[in-house]
Amino acid sequence: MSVVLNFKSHISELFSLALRQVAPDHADVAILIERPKLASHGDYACNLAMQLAKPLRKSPREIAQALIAALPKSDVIGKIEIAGAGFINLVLTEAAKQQIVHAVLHAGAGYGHIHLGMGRKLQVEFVSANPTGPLHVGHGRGAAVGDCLCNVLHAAGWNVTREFYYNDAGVQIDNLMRSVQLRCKGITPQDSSWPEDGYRGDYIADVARAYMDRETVEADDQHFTGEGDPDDEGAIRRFAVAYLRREQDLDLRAFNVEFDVFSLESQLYRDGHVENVVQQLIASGHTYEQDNALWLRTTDFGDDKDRVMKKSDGGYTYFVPDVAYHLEKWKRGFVRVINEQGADHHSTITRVRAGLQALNVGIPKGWPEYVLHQMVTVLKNGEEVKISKRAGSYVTLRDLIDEVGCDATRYFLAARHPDSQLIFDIDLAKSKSNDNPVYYIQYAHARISTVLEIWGGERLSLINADVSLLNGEYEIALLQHLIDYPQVIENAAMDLAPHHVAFYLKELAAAFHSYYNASRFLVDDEATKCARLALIAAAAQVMKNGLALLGISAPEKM
RNA sequence: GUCCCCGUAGUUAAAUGGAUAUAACCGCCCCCUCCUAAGGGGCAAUUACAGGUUCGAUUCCUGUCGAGGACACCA
Repeated sequence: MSVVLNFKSHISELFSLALRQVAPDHADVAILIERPKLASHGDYACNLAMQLAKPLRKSPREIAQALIAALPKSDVIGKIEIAGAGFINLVLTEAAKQQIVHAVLHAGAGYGHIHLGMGRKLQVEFVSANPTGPLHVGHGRGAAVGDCLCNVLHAAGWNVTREFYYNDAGVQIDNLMRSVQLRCKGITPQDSSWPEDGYRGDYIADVARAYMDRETVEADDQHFTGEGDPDDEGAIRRFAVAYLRREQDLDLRAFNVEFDVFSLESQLYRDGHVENVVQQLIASGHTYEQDNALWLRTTDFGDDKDRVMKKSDGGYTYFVPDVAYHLEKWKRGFVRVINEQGADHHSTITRVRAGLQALNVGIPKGWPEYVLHQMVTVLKNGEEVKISKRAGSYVTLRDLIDEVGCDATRYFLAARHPDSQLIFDIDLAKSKSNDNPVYYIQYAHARISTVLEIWGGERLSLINADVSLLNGEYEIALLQHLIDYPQVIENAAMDLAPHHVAFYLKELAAAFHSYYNASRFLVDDEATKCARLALIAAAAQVMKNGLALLGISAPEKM
């Protein structure tokens, strides 16, 4: 039997050939193969006949007959039926399903990797918090979603660059510098002279103390030694930025997130990219001067009003360096750029794209792409914990990781659709109970590890198992879940929705737990034992692969 | 007021335009002489409202209502 790794695309090809024969004039109709919800509708279903009914002016069932007759023979298909309004339902042979065990054990960590991206360059920019304080839960959601997305896109065959962009020179940084400087001079937020928009958190005092003690801080992308001079504003600014960048690096490391590239806004100015972009925009004819300011006519590109580029005080508004930054990304050769941000920044999308369009350098209209996550509220003891950076009342990402653990925190932040608002219930995430899907999934993996350990044989030898013995109800169900995995990667990559992986893993774990409860693996019959162990070893492999995409550990014991 | 996003069992959430909308939690009833009960098996319950497009709509379009967010020459 030929080995088929992706049944869906295999079947899709068969229908494509049949379509060309039955309706050559409509060969461009998109062929949709789906997994029916009901087992009685087979393993895969095709709705092609219904799509063709209108253009061909024939009944769907009649067309279905013709398509089935024209379908090339395939030894993976066991049964074909016409059902309902004109669905063509296909059932795979047991042998076709069983061979997935060999495929998974052969491919190992590589099982599920597909060639969607074909090695093309893609960048995901995420977190991108300014160095004005520790990371909070909102950044955590960005980190979890962004990092999982990167993992998924990598598995889908893209050459992924993880990037973190931050502003190290703007108004907020001045604010930070002033707050630290005041602390250096012994002034606290309780004093009446403390500025309204100053940062009030205790961590500002830590920065000030470290600066005065002439500490050296090393962040992933920079390091600096404190001067200890409370009047040297430049030194305070650089020290504070380096200090808080280091804090964020520690947060991210505790969260298992690493970046390939850090980009600084100040660098865009230093390299002249901002000035160049302004000149190019002026040359494009999409700008005008009014009220002592320079405006970009973003309404030419779908914005609801024009935006100021250069303020009357001579400074640029934030979106100008943003446009310059994205022009640089484009020049760096990224076929796709995906920005993962909080939904509160959604207004930047139109402006950045408008600026890039105005440059008229061949950048596609929908470039860059955006994944926006909605707000996170934190619940503890049934009460909402308010987040306010300036007031200093705060749930930091590190607090969460310390209290809940990295695995559960990542799971809860990444397992929901980014579009929906998220309530992070600390007590639920901490609970080691049925309510907690993280443990449910990890437990399945640990259970398999235990069985294989008791068996004591060499896992690789299971590749020789006689998988034709795997024909029980629970075994077939588990096989089907293993078959589905590459499709999950594809869907998650296409939708930019890593939560699909989390849901899939819950279902895979459920299929395993049911099997576990219904049967024994370490039976006397050698062939049966090996077949079953091969199946659960393959299941463990897929769990491990999927958990790795979420950045969650796959424990051997719990 | 304009823009973005959301509205699905009592609760928290799934569902590439497909067939009888899927899980978990809560509640009730069962299952450890067993490779981990952090498990399994059952019962009950859902698409905010009104139109439209479609052979077919939770999904797409329009409107209404409701929750959240964004609307600076802030980032």
